Parts: sequence; C-alpha cells; structure tokens
Amino acid sequence: MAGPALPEPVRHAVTSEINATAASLLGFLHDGPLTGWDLVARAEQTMGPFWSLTKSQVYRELAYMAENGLVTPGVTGRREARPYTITDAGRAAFAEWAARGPGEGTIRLPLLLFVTLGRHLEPGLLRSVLVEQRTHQTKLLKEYLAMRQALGDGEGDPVDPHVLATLEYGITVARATLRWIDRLPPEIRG
Amino acid sequence: MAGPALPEPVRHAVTSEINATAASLLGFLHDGPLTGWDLVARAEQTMGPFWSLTKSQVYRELAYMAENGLVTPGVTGRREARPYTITDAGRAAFAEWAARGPGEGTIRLPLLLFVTLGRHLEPGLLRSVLVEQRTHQTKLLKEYLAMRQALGDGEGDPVDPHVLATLEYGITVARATLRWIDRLPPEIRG
DNA sequence: TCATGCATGTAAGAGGTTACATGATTCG
DNA sequence: CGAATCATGTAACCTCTTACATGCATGA
Repeated sequence: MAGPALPEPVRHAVTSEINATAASLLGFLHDGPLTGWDLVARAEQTMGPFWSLTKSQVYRELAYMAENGLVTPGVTGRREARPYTITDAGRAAFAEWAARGPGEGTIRLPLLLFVTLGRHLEPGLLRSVLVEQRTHQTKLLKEYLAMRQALGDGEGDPVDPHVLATLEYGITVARATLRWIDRLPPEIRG
Repeated sequence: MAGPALPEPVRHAVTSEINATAASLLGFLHDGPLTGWDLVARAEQTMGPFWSLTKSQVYRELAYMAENGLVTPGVTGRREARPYTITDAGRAAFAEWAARGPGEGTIRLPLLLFVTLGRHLEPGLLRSVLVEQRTHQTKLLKEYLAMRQALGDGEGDPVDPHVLATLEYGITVARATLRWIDRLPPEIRG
C-alpha cells in the first residue's frame, strides 16, 4: 500500500499577503526613499501612540520585503544609512492590502483593566494611577495642540489634511479621556 | 586552563512575574471560581474592545498558573466545564502585578493608518471605510447605552461603580470618535 | 576626546492568532 | 433527531518585545 505522501499544505498560495506592519512601511515609502530609522521616526511623528512599531520589526519587514522585491535597498549614505525605495510590486502589494480594508485593530489598555478591577486593588493605588494618567493626558494634549499650531502656521510645505486629521483624532481622544477622568465618581477618584 | 563554564543567565530570578493577561484572569477570579469559557466571556462583557483576549491565551495561562499554584482546577461540572479557583499565591501574584502599575498599553488602529495614508489610497476607498466606521461606532454606542440603562435599572445586584466607569469610557470614546468623523474636512469625508 | 545622537542589525523568547479537533447538553 | 451553544484544548504559526552588539558622525 504505497500511498501518496501527505500533501504539504500550500501557504501563501496566491500572492503572499503582506501584514499591516509591512503595509504601513510601504505607505510611508510612497513619499520617497526612507531608511529604517526614518520609518520608525515617521510612524512615531505622524501616528503617535495609535500605531506602535519597534525598530526590530521595521528592519525585519524591510529585509523581508527586499527579498520579495517590494522595496529595493539603496547605497548607504551618511553614516550607515540605507534608504529603501518602493517598487511597482511594492505599490501593488500596498494597494492590495488597502483593498482588504482596515481590520478590527487591537487595543489593550491596562489602565482600563485597573479601573475594572478597582475593587480588588489596594485602596489608593487606583487613585494614584488616575492622577498620573491625568497628568500624562494633559501633557499629551498640550503636545498635540502645539503640533497643530506649528502645522497651521504655514511653516514651509502645505499640510496634508490626512496627517492633520490623525492629529485631530489624538486631540479628540485625549480630551475625551480627560473629561472621563474628571467625571469619575468620588468613590473611584477619591 | 579549565575555566569555569559560562554562567547560565538566571531568569525569573525572584518571583516569576506574571504578565498582564494572566493578571487580568486572576483579577476576575477574585469574584469566585470561573471556567476558561467564563473568563473569556467576562472579559468581553466588562472590558469590551479595550482588553482583547482569545480563548487560546486563556487556556494557556490557566494551565501555566495551575502548574505554579496560582489557581487550582476544580472538578468538572456541567458539560466539561472546569472551574478554576484563585489561591493565596494567586492573590499575591495579582497584587504584585498591580503594584507595578499599568504600563503603556498597546494601540494599533488600522483605521488611523488608512486616514494617515489617505492620499495614497484609491479615491473613494477611505470614504467608504469612514462610512462603515461611522455605522460601527453608532451601533457600539447604542449597545453601551443599552447596557448602562440595564445596569441603572436596579436589575438584581447593586452595580460595581468600577465596571460602570469602564462602560462610561466606552461611551465617551465612541462619542468622541463619531464627533471626529463628522468634523473631518470634506476633502476626506467626501 | 568624550558624550550624544544617528544608524543598523541579531538573538531569543514572550505573547497573540488561526485553524483544527472533539465532545456534551439543551432546545426546538 | 438535528442544530445551536457550551466547553475544552492542541498545533502551528506569526508578530512583537527586549536585550545585546556594533560603529560612524557631530559638536562641545
């Protein structure tokens, strides 16, 4: 009974879909070549906390994408900087990712976990955490407002409304969070 | 020259700190024994999208915690249900985790990525995504309001203000998101 | 010359997701 | 009796984080 070998399951059968991390890098590369370092900075500057990204991930995805022809590494310039350029295949992969729509996203807020489980925490702990959080959100909001101000003052290039819209989201959420903290009942806020 | 062997790096030197996922399970178990299934449901009900958790993770953490004496599995009851009870060591591990404070949290919103990279998307794609998102947030808000209503109508047990506060956060954020969408400039909203 | 910032990368492990597999119970 | 729901779990894989290692360039 020499049966046929079990077939290897075929992965990535058609197009080897890229993940959201790679897609975000390709998105930024539409504006021109950038190094891994630049990409980390760009993500941080334009998306703040709403798109977390570490340099390890970035270098890994860049290497993967270079292997697959989605980007091409350039010659190293100043210091060891190696700029990557998006290719037509890269643009196609990005468009394909975009066509699938944004998925659900991931949110994990330990702060909310603290609040939810508040009755099992030592009294005072939750309060001090909320005080810290208030300070943090206030600082964040201030920074966002300063950024908007700087973009508004026609400093150099015209502002992309999409980038501004993302900044507005940050402002909106920071304000909402502050209001929420301030309206928490006294049993919780102390 | 028989030098000493390289020392094995010692991990978890002191107390083998638990992760936030395990901590959340221990938190819920403070209210009494729960099965893995219950825990998934509890997290979903009380924290909604702000604490994502899959059953694979839950069963894995429960097994790990049982091995380490933080919880004890009970006898299987109805169906295959196996309720876990928190131990004193479990309560200690939870308190220790809490004392470290909530960390930064993780947020990854592909929707914001779409907005930020909007100028590189096919015209119309971003608009339809925003329309869908508006519908989704409206539905979410409705559900939250219904939940608050149900909790407010003294249905059975008195409501824990902490759980209510978490629900308020959901309401606040959903409203803020809706306002943000509605105020997006016409170049983006269409 | 020394600290700081720019810049790239590797290794290892922890955490999270998806698909699969199985079976009990309830209700219509 | 069949469908839906309750309930547990494994395997494989992907993704993300942390720590480590290296070196160039700039400017005080």
